[in-house]
Amino acid sequence: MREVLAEAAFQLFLDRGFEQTTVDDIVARAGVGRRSFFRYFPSKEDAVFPDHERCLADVTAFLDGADGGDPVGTVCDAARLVLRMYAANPEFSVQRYRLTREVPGLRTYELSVVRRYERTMTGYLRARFARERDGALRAEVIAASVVAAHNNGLRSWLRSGGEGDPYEAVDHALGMVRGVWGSADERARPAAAEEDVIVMVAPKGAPMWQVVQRIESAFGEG
Amino acid sequence: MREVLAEAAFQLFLDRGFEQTTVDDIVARAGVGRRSFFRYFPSKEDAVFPDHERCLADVTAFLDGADGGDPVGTVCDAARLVLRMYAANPEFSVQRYRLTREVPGLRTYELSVVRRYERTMTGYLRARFARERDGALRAEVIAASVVAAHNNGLRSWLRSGGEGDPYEAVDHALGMVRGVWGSADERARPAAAEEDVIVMVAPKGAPMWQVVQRIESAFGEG
DNA sequence: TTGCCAGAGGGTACTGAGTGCCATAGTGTC
DNA sequence: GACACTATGGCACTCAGTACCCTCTGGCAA
Repeated sequence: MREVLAEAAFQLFLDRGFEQTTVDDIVARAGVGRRSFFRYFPSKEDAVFPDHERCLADVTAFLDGADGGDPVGTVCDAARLVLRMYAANPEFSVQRYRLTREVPGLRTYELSVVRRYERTMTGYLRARFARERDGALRAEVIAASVVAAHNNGLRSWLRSGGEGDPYEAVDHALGMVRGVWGSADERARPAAAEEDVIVMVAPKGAPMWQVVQRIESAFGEG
Repeated sequence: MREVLAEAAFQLFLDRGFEQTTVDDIVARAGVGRRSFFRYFPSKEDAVFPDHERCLADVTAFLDGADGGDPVGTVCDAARLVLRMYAANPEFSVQRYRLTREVPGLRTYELSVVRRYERTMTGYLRARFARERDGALRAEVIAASVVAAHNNGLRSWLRSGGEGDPYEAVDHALGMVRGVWGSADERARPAAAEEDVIVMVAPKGAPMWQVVQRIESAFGEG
């Protein structure tokens, strides 16, 4: 029933637009009563994002059961879980993206959905950083960065029409965040001794992000 | 008239709650016609954030007229502009914060407002990073980081009831973002020669953010 | 003065989202 | 057959938001 409603709603939204479609139109097309629509979707907007509720539960469960590895890497993996949902239905995701771009109400609604993912990640990171200086601040900034990076990669894939590998762009974007905020532990593949040191030389006027990139590649080379 | 309406609305929202207050209640209290309310506020939610429109214009103007200094520092200054608006009316800001916390609809609306600031910053940064590798990605991640840091500092001040200096917490939070993403140019006060080099030594397992902090302090000592 | 215009505000009626309440049909149990 | 329990439909209502038209006011020109 949820599926029937979501399908009917989405088709109508594509045909005549979101605002031009009333809930009565949707239930008429689905052949059900008006009251049933609101039983399955608390609002008209929800019918556009029928799978986020489950995905959010997945992300929450994933973070609840995560082990003690690099916190930033873990959150990036959680973001990949979201990407997986988009990648599971490329056509649908692309159409929804185009629809959402054009309807302010849907953009706002999507924002609130994304925010829930972000808050889940923030909660996880805050717990992991509980004992560290500025832990809560770092948790929020990192979660926001991960979400922004994920969305950047995701959108570039969606804009391309859902062709190719979505993980490529997203992993690249997340890699930048991990490089800046993640611990080095996970990145040095050949288990490096704790006492290894690295020496970096850079011109003093160099932008900090470039310095970080150099450090990252130095770490990577081992 | 805008002020009269906003004042009446806010008082009612505080008294009986946002959802329990109808637009008819507001216009009755303000002594004006119902139609007039929607002339000044496109939605009921807008009456809770009467000053953001102007503030957004300020931020946009500021970024449009910004000179060519450190882009991250410039965006942080833009964020301080937003903070200034909150700091101008501590009581109002604190009451609105508490109200917004409790009403999901207002939280969502606030998200969309914050997003507009973020997009303005992203646009500025994207232009500044246009010629650099991953410029658009960095622009989005940095803008998200700046907004997250600003909000972290702002909220801690609001939670404290608006006591003390709001800039303290926000500047500290923004400092973390500048430390990670900003160019070093602005930070090295005694104009450093371009050819100066800095050598950093750290255990290989050290978390990256700690490495960055060390670099930052090294830069700062000059 | 009269006629005209413009702009601010008020009033009315309408659409459509979302809710509460109750009725009804299907299903499994004792 | 009596009983619950759940899913669904139907009806009536509230209220945000919009379209349209009215009134009032002040100014300006002939």
